[in-house]
Amino acid sequence: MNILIVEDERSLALEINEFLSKEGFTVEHAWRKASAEEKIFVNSYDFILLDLGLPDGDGFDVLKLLKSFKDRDDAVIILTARSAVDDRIKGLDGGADDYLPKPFSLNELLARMHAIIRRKHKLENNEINIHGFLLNIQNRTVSFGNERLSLTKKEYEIFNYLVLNKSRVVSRMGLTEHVWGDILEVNSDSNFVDVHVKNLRKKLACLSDIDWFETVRSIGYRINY
Amino acid sequence: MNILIVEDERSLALEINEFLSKEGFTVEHAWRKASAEEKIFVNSYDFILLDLGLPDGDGFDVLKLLKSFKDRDDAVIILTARSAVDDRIKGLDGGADDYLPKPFSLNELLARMHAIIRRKHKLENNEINIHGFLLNIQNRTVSFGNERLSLTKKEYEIFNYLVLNKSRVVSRMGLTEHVWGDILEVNSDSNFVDVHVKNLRKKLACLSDIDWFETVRSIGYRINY
DNA sequence: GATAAATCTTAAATTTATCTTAACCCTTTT
DNA sequence: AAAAGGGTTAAGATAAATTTAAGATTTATC
Repeated sequence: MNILIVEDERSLALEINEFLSKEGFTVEHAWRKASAEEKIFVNSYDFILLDLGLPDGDGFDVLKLLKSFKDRDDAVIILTARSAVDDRIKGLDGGADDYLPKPFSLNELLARMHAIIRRKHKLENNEINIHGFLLNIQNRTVSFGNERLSLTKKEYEIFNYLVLNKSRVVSRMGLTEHVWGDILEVNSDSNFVDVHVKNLRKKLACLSDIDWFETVRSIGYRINY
Repeated sequence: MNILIVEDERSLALEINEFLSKEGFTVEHAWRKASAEEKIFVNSYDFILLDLGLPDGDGFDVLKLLKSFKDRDDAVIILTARSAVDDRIKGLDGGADDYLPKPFSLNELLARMHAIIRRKHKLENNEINIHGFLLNIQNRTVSFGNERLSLTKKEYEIFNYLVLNKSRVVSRMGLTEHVWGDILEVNSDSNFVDVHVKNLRKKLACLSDIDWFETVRSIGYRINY
């Protein structure tokens, strides 16, 4: 999952970055409104953590810009020091998914993010059961019966993305964007997606003989329900 | 579906090309106004992605040229540096179907393209229901009840094109142009269309005993409603 | 902070799927 | 009956996916 942190206070931004990276997210920064808008133009994100008080303008503009796009569902969490209740209403009215007043605990942030993921994918709890495999989006684990699969970061991200998009074809590009973040910075001539899928298949095959990933030739992969 | 990218900035053009190719489109380039006009004379496209600032002239001229033809419905998406609001109005007035300010996200582009397809064919969502077959233009799948057909790229493109033109006769030429793109680069003496239609018929016959493609002698094929 | 371990990326080799060609057959038209 | 168009088939060519292994990078451990 890839995150954009829009926050001018560097120490806070770096702290969030470090924390979320360790939780397995792919993180990008924007320190100013202008660069945030540029990034939003070029990429889409699973989460945008948006500070309202930016040096070169109001964070709401960034939210407005995002909402002016159709077919985008980047989740927005507003971070603000302003205690004003008005901001909260304004933010949520403006289409933000949640609102987190500073200072906040990083675990609180994480919990809210998971809540949003659950809401978006209509999950009752943090687990997805598919073919007897339990995917826990909070612990980032996959288990089958008593066995627990140990997946690497990339493997988990790929599996997770395919599961959340089950019965839809996921293109290599879409996968890349989701798992690696900024698409411009990866060499997409390479076949890293294929290699990871191959390794995943091997691991999953140990526990069950279902073939998980249907390859959709010349497009990508799909998990069938 | 075949796309013409009219864009002088090579790195951007190649990036779009790579992305759309991987999504299953057939892509051609024109780097200059002159070559764009030449290509438009010779071929028609499902989409023309048109940059306005070309080295040898104004992109609007290309749009005007296109609109001077009758019976053409190439969709045009204008790509331009974002500040020019006037361009947008001018572009949409000039008959463009959408307007995408640079920089943009490739997924946003894709979403807009799907939106245009839906609009053109008056689809409520990404699915077309025909004789109980569901054609999903986003996932590029065909399903019937619980069964899912796995079609190859060419088979899908052919089926898709015939479905979108149902109850109209589609010539081999038209099909070739749509599915293979640049018509000059394929050997049209060959019978590849017939072969693919034959294979499609066979696959579709497994699920239902309707004969899908009426053969219109010396012209091409037609799907009857 | 150095070393070891794990993971990620690259690239080439192999395998598999798909596409095209071309020959032959059957049907319709003149 | 001849000619033209379309259908069918299978084999060779091409394109794409899988597999492998080695080198690069990151992360963990002492």
